Amino acid sequence: MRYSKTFIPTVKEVPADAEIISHQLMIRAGLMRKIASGTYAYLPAGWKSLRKIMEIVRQEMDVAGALEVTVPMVQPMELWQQTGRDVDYGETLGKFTDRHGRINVLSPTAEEEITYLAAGEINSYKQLPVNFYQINLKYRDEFRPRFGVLRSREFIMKDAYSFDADEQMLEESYRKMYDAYCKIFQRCGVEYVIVQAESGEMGGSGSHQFTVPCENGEDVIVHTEDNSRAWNIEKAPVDPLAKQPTPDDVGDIEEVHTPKVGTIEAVCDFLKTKPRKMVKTILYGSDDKVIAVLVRGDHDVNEEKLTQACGGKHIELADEATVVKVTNAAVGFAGPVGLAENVDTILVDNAVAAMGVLIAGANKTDYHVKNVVPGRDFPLEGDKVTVTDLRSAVEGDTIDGDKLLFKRGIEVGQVFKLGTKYSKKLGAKFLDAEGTEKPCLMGCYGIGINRILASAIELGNDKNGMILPISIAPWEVIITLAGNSDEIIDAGEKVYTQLKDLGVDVLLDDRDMRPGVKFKDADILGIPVRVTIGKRSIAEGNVEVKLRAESESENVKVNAAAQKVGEIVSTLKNKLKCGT
RNA sequence: CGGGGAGUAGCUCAGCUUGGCCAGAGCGCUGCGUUCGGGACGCAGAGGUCGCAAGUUCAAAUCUUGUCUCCCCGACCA
Repeated sequence: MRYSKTFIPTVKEVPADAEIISHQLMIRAGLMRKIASGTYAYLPAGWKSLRKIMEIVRQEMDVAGALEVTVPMVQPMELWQQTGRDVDYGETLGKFTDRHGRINVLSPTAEEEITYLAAGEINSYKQLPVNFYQINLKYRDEFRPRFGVLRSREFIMKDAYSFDADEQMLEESYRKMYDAYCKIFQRCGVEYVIVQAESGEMGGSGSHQFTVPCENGEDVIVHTEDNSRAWNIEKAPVDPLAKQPTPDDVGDIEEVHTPKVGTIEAVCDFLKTKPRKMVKTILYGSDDKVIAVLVRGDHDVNEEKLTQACGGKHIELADEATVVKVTNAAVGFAGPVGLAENVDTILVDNAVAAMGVLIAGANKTDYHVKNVVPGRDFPLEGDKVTVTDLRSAVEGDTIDGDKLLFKRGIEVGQVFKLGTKYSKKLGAKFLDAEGTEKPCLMGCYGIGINRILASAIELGNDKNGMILPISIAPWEVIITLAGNSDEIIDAGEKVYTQLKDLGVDVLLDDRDMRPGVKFKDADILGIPVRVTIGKRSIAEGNVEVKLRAESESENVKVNAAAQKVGEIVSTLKNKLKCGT
């Protein structure tokens, strides 16, 4: 490709609305432009990069035996109603009504659609296992799109769906995708960690997340010091804390007047205490049952763990009326003392049970109680009471005695074992060898294509721009003509043609521009190898070869340049185990 | 959805407090010339109903109200 014939509008100014480096550079390097909040148009260089990523994904999916299909991105609402996910997704589901009054959904994912499709086609165990995938646009009406491409409303996703006859087969399908994902991220040149994840609204029994560690990530990864185990924050288990002794001189519970101080911070301020000395009582509802959850004042309820503790049932915060009814007090003054009579279940976090004495809401507006002793003043056992792990991990926590560490990351892929959630609801069944009808066991596997590019940029950049892995850079090599003499142009054309013949993806900067501009553009685009041809070296019959990631260049004879660059490209690719 | 901020030229922004002499700068763009190894320089140009709508006023980018959009923090979320 000749630079003069393509369209790469680089800009010097940092766009006003781009906050993080990947977003800024994707705009500045002319990869994309914003159309509206959370939607972006990709320009030639950006799209070329995305295509390379998609091709890697496609190759590895094919190798893993997945079959590429494509299903409509406009889906009938009925499918979502059948699985109940219209409710679970809520406002995030993009919808429109067509001229006949039918409600259509803009695909945020395609479990329903693919399962529906499979339900009509799969009849026999002889057809299993099978795994369908597609790579296309997805739409989610996010509350708050941000960080450029990292949380956008429209994005490109590779989504795969496996159908298996039994657990063992599912395990194998899952393993194949898991392994393929490792290869994909390796080939794309992004570092990643695999964390155990909760399956959230996808439903199902097991999940791993592929996360690129970087500061601007939205996800929090929790891992042990030796990195042998990692979880996302929703899943990370914590050891119970050591039981604190109850002071001998603790008196009976005592009401304290705390007018209009309903929040933990306000109460601490008022009573001159610390959140870790308090307990938060939070009421949840599930199927008309009221569940009280107790966590320490400085901890947060982990809704994933809570959902697990409730047997996987859908739970949500109780509304104000329920809180008032159950506690006989305004919101902000709920407490565990005497609460058991008014709620269906009390879930106590391990850390609360370990407290020696605590302060809590009094179930009386404008009052708190102190000198509350767990086990004495409210039950830690009984029919309604369960003590378990309900909170999110924090600094200082351990698991099995190992210290937990935290880092941020970008989720680029996730694999789930779905089980029969979708196949049962949508009728994806088959007859086994004995003639028994069974629902397919399913798995689903997603990769955020745009996020791979953004995270590669987050990981690879300097003050001059992007430093991209060769596998996903828009071009592998750029030839910069620093001058316009015939000698320079002829050498450039020669090396350009030879490189193309070698199968190298090369960009020839043939623009009538000053060299400085060309160098800046080559750098910001992050093209891994640059060949500079100018009067400085051409006089001796040399061109200069320089890696984007390094500062020194090497002189190579014009006649040997293509060969040499071809070798460098192969070496760089081999480092990513791309093969050639 | 709560809190905060911003909408003026293609981009980044100044002007607004104190209404008028106020449609501005830099970058980018067009033409000519000089340049040509790290975003050159000179000259000459093009380009904006100041987000939109009402209102106040002799007079509104500037004041008032409404509205839309965008960004940040939080909540929420594969």
